[in-house]
Amino acid sequence: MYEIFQKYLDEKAELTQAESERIQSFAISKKLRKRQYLLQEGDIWKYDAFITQGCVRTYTVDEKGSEHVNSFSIENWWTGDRESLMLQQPSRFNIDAIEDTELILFTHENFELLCREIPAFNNMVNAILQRSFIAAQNRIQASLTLTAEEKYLNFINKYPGFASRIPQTMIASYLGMTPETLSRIRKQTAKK
Amino acid sequence: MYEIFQKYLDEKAELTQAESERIQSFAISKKLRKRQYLLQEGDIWKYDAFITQGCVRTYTVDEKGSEHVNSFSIENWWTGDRESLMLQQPSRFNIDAIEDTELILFTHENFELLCREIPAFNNMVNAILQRSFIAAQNRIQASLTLTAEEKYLNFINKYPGFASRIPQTMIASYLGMTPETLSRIRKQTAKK
DNA sequence: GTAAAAACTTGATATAGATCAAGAGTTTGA
DNA sequence: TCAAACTCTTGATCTATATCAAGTTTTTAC
Repeated sequence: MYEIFQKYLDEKAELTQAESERIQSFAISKKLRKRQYLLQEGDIWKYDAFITQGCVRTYTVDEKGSEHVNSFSIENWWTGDRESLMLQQPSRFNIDAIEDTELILFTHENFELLCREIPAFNNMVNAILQRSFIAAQNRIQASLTLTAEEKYLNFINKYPGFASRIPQTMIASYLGMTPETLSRIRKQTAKK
Repeated sequence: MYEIFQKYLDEKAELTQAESERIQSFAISKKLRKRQYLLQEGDIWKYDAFITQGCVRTYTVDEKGSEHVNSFSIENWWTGDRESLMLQQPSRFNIDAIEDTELILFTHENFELLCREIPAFNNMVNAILQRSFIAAQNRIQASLTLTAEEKYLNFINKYPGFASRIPQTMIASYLGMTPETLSRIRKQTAKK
């Protein structure tokens, strides 16, 4: 399980043997069964979390009890609530497992220590953050400019493979539409 | 004009005199008249840009010719297209001045050099990126969960002062609604 | 293996917000 | 300083998507 993270590190950063071992020394393994929570609304998030296997979703629940999916994260991605982590305030989000999931956690103190100690690690982390920001910008742009159908086509184009492992209800929520609308769109586009 | 940026730096990072001077040595001043472009779609963005005075908007134009405002940036904020900068690809965005505007530019090579040379500067830049990412997440969340009226109230609450200096048409576009809808919302909420 | 729960589909109807249109204010620049 | 060009408002109508409802299929858990 740790090998998956090690492989990711080797691809993304040039690390010495000693640095790799230093990183591994702080890694905490965690397993989640399907539907199990990684974070619940109101808790303060304290980790940097990397997924080695499986899939989680980050979502909020509004006053009416409806869920709004903010993001999906699968193996080789990071997850967590950066706002709660950075400001040390109770999270507005829930994160739970869509499939049985395996993660590597670092407490944020340890993670920051690694960033300070290992420049290559720090650079990697910054590059990831840049890409996350760009992805968020693109999502905003899509939500402003695309129709429901275009949003769906854009999604399956950008994240092929997701559609088959994530329930449609959740994808609909992520795209900002109802499950019924997504169902109808899928029927239409299948025809073409 | 540079003093505004210097003050910003002093607040956000602990810099030695020498470091401050090093940063200043790379700064390029730029003025934009209202409606003048900082970046046009198709160009590759090559700077890190800080606004010392004024206001710019970042937007796309779709096939029908409609503009979609992605963001506003005012004095003491940064602007630019991070995707174009990072991937060195033609930008999908336009950036132009809503008011006469003054900026400090750094070519990205110089900016990266400063990040490498000055750890405190690098940390500041990362902190800004983190905050930008959190803001983007919050905007996505708002677009998924709020009604048109709630989006507007959320906007004026979060950015008081913006409403008075930015034309309503542009605010409507930023919020993902038509100017007519925003006009009606303003009329309604004024009553209450 | 099977009953209960969850996920998906389909149809009928409702609605928030878009579009179209036209008039009133406001800003801009020669 | 005044005409042209924006910007905002208001009304009438339209439409994409939501909501409600009921049936079917798939998954889950004992």
